[in-house]
Parts: sequence; C-alpha cells; structure tokens
Amino acid sequence: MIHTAMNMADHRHCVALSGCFRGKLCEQLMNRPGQLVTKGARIYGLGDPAQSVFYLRRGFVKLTSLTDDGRELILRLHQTGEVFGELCHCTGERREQAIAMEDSEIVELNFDEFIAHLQSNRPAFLLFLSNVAQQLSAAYDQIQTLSFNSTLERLVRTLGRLADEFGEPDGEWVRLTHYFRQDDLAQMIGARREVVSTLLNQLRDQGLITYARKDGLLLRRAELDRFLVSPAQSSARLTDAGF
Amino acid sequence: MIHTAMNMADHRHCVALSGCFRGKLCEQLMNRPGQLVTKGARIYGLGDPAQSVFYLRRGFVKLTSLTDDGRELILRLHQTGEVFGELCHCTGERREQAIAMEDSEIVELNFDEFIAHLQSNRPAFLLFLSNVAQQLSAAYDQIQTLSFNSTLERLVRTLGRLADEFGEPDGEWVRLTHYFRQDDLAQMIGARREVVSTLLNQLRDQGLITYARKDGLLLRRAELDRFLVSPAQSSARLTDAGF
DNA sequence: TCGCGATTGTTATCCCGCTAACTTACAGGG
DNA sequence: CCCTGTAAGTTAGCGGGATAACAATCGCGA
Repeated sequence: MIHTAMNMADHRHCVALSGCFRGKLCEQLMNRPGQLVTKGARIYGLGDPAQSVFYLRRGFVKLTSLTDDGRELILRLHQTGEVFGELCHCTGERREQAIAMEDSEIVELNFDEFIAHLQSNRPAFLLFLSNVAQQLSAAYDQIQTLSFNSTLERLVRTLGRLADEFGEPDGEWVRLTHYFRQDDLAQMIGARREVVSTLLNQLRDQGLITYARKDGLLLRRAELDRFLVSPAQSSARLTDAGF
Repeated sequence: MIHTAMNMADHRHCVALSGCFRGKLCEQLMNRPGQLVTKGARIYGLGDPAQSVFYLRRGFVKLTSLTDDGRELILRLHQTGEVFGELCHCTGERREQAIAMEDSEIVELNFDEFIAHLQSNRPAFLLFLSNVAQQLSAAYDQIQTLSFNSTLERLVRTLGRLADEFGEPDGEWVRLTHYFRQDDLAQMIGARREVVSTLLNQLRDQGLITYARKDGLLLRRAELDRFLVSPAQSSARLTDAGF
C-alpha cells in the first residue's frame, strides 16, 4: 500500500489511518476508548444495519463475504491503523462480514463524524479518495485474475501481494508477519484447500517458498514475479533439479 | 442503480451525474463544450497519465481492462449522465481503458475542480461516496460470483443486472436499450463466446429470454431471479415442455 | 444481387480443478 | 503421555469449460 511508505515518525497512528485522519479528529481518536475483540470474533455480520466505519487501532481483521450455502470468500485484509466498513454506505446495511483474525482493538466512527472530517480536511480527503480508488483497482485486478488465470497463477500473485503487504525481510527470504492457513489462502483465490496444498508443495519444490506448520510462510519475492512471466522455464528448472 | 430512482424533473443532468453535481459546477458543466467521440473510439488507454474524471453527457461507454496477451474484460458500463475515470486517482495513471460503445459526448473534469466541488457541497459528496461504495460492492459481488458460480449462473445474474440497469418494459418482457454482442457478454462474465452462445440458446428454449440478430435482448426479469434460486426446477420445466 | 465481413451456432476433444474420502502430522490439554 | 482436534497432504474420478475448427446467418455495400 502506498501510504505505508509515508513518514510515520511522529503521528504514526494519524498517518497510518488509511492516511485519512489528521489534526483534531486524530487526537480525539487516540483518546477515545477502543473496543476489544478477541481472535475469531465477528465485528459485524452480513445485513447488520450500520452507519459507521471502524478504525483498527491494533490487530488484524479480515472482511469476508459468504454465500447462502456457507462458503466464505476473503475480500480484504486490514492491519493496524487502517479503516474498514465503508461498504455499507450505499445501502445502510453491512454487505460483508468483519472478523478479527487476531486479538484486536477497534474504534467505531459515526459516518457523520467521518464525513464532516473529510470535508473539512483536504489532505485527508485526498488520501481517502486515493485509498478508495486503490481498493477498487485491486478488486478489478482480482476480477481479471479470476477470469483469465489458473489457480497456480492466482496463488503466486496472491503470495506476492501478501509479501508486499505483510512481509518483512529475513535473509534472502521475505517472511509473512501473519499466519495464513491453506484454507485462508484458498478463500483468497477462490479455490479448494486441497489444491492450495498441492500447489504450495509444488512451489516449495521449486524453491520459491518455504514453510513448516505454524511457521509463517517464507518466500522469494523476486522469483515469484519471474514465475508469472515464464512459468514454463520455472517448471523446467524443477525437472532439471530432479536429476 | 439507486440514483436513477431519484427525481429528475428539473435538473436532470445535474442529478443524473452520479448524483454528485449540484449548483454552480452543474451549470458550468452544461455550458462547457463537450468532446465528441465516435462509436468504437478509445477515450483513454491503459497507462495514460491522468488527473481527471469524465462526465458522460450523452452516449454509452465501457471500461475494460486487458491482459498482456490481448484478452479483454469489461469492468463497468456507463450511461448518459454518469461519471467515470476516477480509478487513476491512486497512481496518476489510467488503470483501465475507456471505449465509446456508441457515439458519445464527454466533458473532461480536472481532479482539483472535481474535488473542490465535492468538498464544498455536502449532498454531492454524500452521493459520490455512496456511488463509490456501490461500485466497490458490485466488484466484490462479481468476485464472489466468479469464485463460486457456474458460467450459466454468472450469465443469468449479469442479464438480470443489465435488465435493471438498461432495461425498459415491453409487454411482459424487459427490453435492453443497448445492444450487446455475445462477445460482450462473454467479456462481462469471464467466459468464452461459444459458451455464451450455447447458454443463451438454452435460456431461450426455456422461455427466459428472446432475441434475434441485432435486436436487443428481451428477458423475463422475474423468471431470471427464480432461476437462480432453483435452476433444477427450471430445467425440469424445459424437459416437460419438450413433450 | 452478389459477395464479403461480422456475428451467431455447433460440435469433438482435452484438461484443469472440484469432489470426496481418505491418511498423515503436529499441538496442546487432561 | 496418550488422546483428540486441527491443519496439511494425497489420490481417483468426474465434469464443466476452454479450445479449435467448423457451418450457418445476417447486414450491407459494390
């Protein structure tokens, strides 16, 4: 995400807040009591009436949609400092589900308040727009990927995105700071868990990633991109390595 | 779309403009000279540097993304009175392609101008936000559909959406006011044209839709929804009708 | 009215990924 | 330290769509 590259020295939280909180509201937010949610808890559910957004002061939250027959799909992931829950603004009802993937602390923000702030604060507004545009772009990217790419490609792309967003360098690898089950990955790329299992092993064999139970994923960021350009070569390399 | 249900009596254009133009800017827009683009022309392309949005004064425009190997995907469709082109706001570069599907007239609007307007005009701002939230929601819906539904279901869903957005009553049918080739439909649901051809014929056999070359599609809106709930029954009905 | 381009219709073949039904491995509590 | 729950790994079988290569129509201009 773009805003993570910004200066976070002093007003860390203000800036991190999707970049869209500044000045007065920011200070208010810092003092406001947060709501604690434990890992696995549902912050809101599909269809809940709502006129608010959430500021994630600390933790890790996933937004998911789920079908009538109970299948789940991960739409977005949110880290400390981000804002979520704006989707309902078109209907007044939650269109997704928010679930804490780790113990988290959130602050609920009334729409009126939020909007008033954006309207009076130009840079905040610009950052918010930019953020929303980015979300939309990302969604369209995913639609394209779902339409045209194989599950392997989707998986590799997603791993790359995760590395960019939640990765920290670790030797020549990039380590994901959060743990994702194969099930989670499957729900991100729209595929079965079993397939993800097989594909991850393939990638491991090719040396693109490493992982062991409960240990975070380790991956070679650059190799993943290279793989997307020429998967043929990469799999050839695998065959060669076999002898 | 929600805003089409609004009162369009006097300030038709102002209201229609994604609902986000009011007062001064609206009048300015009405007088500003528009740019004419002919059917098939590209308004902007992938990667173009940009700091603007477009107001579609008259016509019909599609936003598409395309892959490196030239495959195209339709992201959104825009009618007279809508605004498009805001995606670039996160990077300053066009992330999609805009193509006129009919002769159209557009007005380019500087970001600064657009944003200033939104900031000074609260209802306009609210409508814009609502509109964006709706776009995001729609994108997530499509991601879900792509992940879980068959091409037939995706097609029926899309036809329903098109009926809602571009349909006018015609006897007991709903007629689409724009012509879509099977290729277009295929690019909306992420499938092959051949498959769409076959599926459309299936639906025609079942009496859910009617069409002939170059004639717009005619469809039974209610039946389409019913089909999504219980496709089994519907196909049973087909079998029965066969005898 | 003939011919050509664009659109739609049809079919045989192939393969990726879903399904289902497992086994294996690990982790933490009693 | 076993026991149980949870995550990961594996496989055979099947089917929906992609692919490719056509035929059939329609629209329109020469």
